[in-house]
Amino acid sequence: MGIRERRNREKENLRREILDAASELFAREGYASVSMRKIAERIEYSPTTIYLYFKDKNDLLRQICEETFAKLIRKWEQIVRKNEDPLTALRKYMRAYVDFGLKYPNHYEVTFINPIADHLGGNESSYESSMGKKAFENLVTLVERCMQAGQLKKADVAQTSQVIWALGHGLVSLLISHKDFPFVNRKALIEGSIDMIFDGIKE
Amino acid sequence: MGIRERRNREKENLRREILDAASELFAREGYASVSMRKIAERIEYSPTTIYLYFKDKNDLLRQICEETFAKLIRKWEQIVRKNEDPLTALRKYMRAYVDFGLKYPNHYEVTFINPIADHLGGNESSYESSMGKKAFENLVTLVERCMQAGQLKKADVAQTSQVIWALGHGLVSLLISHKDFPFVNRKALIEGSIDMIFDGIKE
Amino acid sequence: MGIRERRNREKENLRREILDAASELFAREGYASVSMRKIAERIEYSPTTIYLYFKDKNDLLRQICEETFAKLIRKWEQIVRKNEDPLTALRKYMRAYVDFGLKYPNHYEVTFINPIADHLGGNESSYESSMGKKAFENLVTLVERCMQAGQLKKADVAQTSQVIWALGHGLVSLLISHKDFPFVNRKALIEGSIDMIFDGIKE
Amino acid sequence: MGIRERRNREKENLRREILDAASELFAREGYASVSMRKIAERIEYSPTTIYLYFKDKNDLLRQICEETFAKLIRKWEQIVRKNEDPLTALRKYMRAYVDFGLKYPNHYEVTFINPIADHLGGNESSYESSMGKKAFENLVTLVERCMQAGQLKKADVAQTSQVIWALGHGLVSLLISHKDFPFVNRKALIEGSIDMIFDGIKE
DNA sequence: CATGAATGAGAATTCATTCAT
DNA sequence: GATGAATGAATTCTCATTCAT
Repeated sequence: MGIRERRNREKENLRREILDAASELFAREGYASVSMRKIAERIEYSPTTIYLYFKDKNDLLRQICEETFAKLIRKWEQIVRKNEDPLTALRKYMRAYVDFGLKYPNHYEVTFINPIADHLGGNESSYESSMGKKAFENLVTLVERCMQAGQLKKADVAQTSQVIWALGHGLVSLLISHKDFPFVNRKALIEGSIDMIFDGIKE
Repeated sequence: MGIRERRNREKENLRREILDAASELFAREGYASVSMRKIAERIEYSPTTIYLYFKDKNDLLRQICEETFAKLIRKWEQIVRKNEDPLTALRKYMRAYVDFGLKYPNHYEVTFINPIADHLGGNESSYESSMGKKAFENLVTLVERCMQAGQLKKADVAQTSQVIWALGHGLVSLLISHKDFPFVNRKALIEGSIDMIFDGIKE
Repeated sequence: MGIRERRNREKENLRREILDAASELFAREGYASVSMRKIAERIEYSPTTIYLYFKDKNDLLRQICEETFAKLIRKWEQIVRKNEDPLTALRKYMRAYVDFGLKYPNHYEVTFINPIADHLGGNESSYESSMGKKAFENLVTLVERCMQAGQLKKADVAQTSQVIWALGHGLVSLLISHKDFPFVNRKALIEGSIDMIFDGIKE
Repeated sequence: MGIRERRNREKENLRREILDAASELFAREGYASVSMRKIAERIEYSPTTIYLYFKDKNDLLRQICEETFAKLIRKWEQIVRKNEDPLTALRKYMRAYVDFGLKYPNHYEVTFINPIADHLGGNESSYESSMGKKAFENLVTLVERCMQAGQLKKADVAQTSQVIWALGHGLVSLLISHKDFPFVNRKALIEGSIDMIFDGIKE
């Protein structure tokens, strides 16, 4: 068993290396600009080897997206489990979303900024309608609870959720994509944004 | 074939046609997926012709980005010129930004979502810090005026401006990139977002 | 006009070169074993150039087959036009078929011996149901006339036609494919075969 | 996957399975289209395993061809042994040849239609002149006996034999290669052909 | 001003084959 | 005896670009 286990571990390691290399390259240069050759060069294996781990280039992309959503969902579920107060949970939700994007910028970019639904092979369950939607539904549920608890203004649940998402997404994607822009202190910006969406900016 | 059936419409401004076609293709399919051939087919000229107007593919891209910023700046300048009340102007600013992004999604994508500085050849990567910054400075100035007029809560000007930008950018980029997501009514979402950033979502 | 004509001639010449090289290689090594590169090397052009003349590899094959049938049909039509007596025409028909196959062995092999219907792109009018069938129908018509004239034994027209075709095809394909087999004198074999199918071999 | 669900049926004769799978694939898709991988998948073993039984792809092919000839020769020898009357035997010979081709179309194709001597590596191209010739010599001998018995018209023995072979080969190869052609009833066509070559088609 | 012809480089992918186990 | 991992070479085809006209 020892031998088989080691092999499995090695196999999984290489899979990881490929996924990481691919997501970084996809994020940095765009899906189309990245060739299997480039990925192979980066991991210092032959291009052929990649095909032992992934069906094709799309498969790589698909698995990156799935990973991303899975990670995010896991994070969110922890928060909900721990927090009794919906409003507190919602704040943490936003923070977690932004932190997540900043921690895994490549995954975020590939999955949220450049979804390229086309490339994901339409018929086989668009990621948007499976994991992605599931993730968003978590948010909607939480917003709903806040409203029912009288902690958020009564309004269209979906709309409020989408505004929250928009702000979170805006923060992450600006911070990721415009690296040379002179943003104010990152932490302050994020916390300030959360405060503002909750309390408004108007005097 | 398209080349022979070429339209008789006046082609006084072939450069324009090329820019428009390229801009749309760049944004829709990503930098790498777009070929000079495709651009040529779309405008119904030979690929060679493009090289009479643009040095190469990167040159095309650069000019597209510059145009985009110029358009947005012009729009914003109009608003400032017309509105006496800073807060009203700020609302219009946001609306204008979002409308601009939705009206020219291709330009927006190329310029704001995938700022392809990489592709522009290292030394000329300053477009981000010239035109882009200039555009943002307009916003900062306006936010400052609002604060001085006591219409916005006292806070870091840059930070507040960046939060506003983040929300605007989040809206545009989500609406543009996630076409199959079930967003609520677009107008309502935009107006609601502006209201919320001004007044907060908390009860 | 002189210039354009020359160009057209040159263009047509290269097309011919490609078709000839391709049909020879297809015949000798089989469709699948022949790469665009090999064809290109043989004509001493770059592989890319081939794509200026033919949509893809299948297009090459398709055009070779079409040429083949067209040539054969033209030959047969001449015979029918010239010969009053159906039976004489039928003999000449057979001879013409065999001569044709031996004169253009590559075309014959690609079209008749290894039709690879799959590669011809099923939906776009299988060659078998268009030109090919048309060619065979010519034969059927002639056989029918012979029977009506009492020159052939009464029998199923289609069946008799197919037997004739089978013999002709057998001769051509053996002679083409088994080059090192010690066949008797070619002319004698062909004439003898025609005599035998008409008169029988039995004492 | 197939590898793991491997059948429990006895694999005493893996070599046989490989030969059969290869023979079928070679013929159905052509030499070049067939990959060791495909063969391996079909027999549900790993590609590597094949190399334990055969030196390489060509070796596989060579053995397939040899087997085919051996089968046909065995069949013919049975016929000769059983039939006293040469003419009767000859008819059976033809029928046997055609039946053989139709029963093993894959083998027939590889061996008779596309004698891939090329692929066999120049110096060993003698298979055509060894097994093949031997098979044909059987036919010649029988034709000779028929003539000596006064059952066939006096004529060049080789030539008559070759005409017979041509018809047989034409039938088999047309029926095999042109699957979508509207042939008349197969049995009728074959019997009719044999009748016609013996009795002639002319009134 | 515009183009047709041509090409070298590179894309995704598949193949036969080897090697260590 | 059988296999999983890995690869170099080859496949079709597309692309940006140049050159002569």
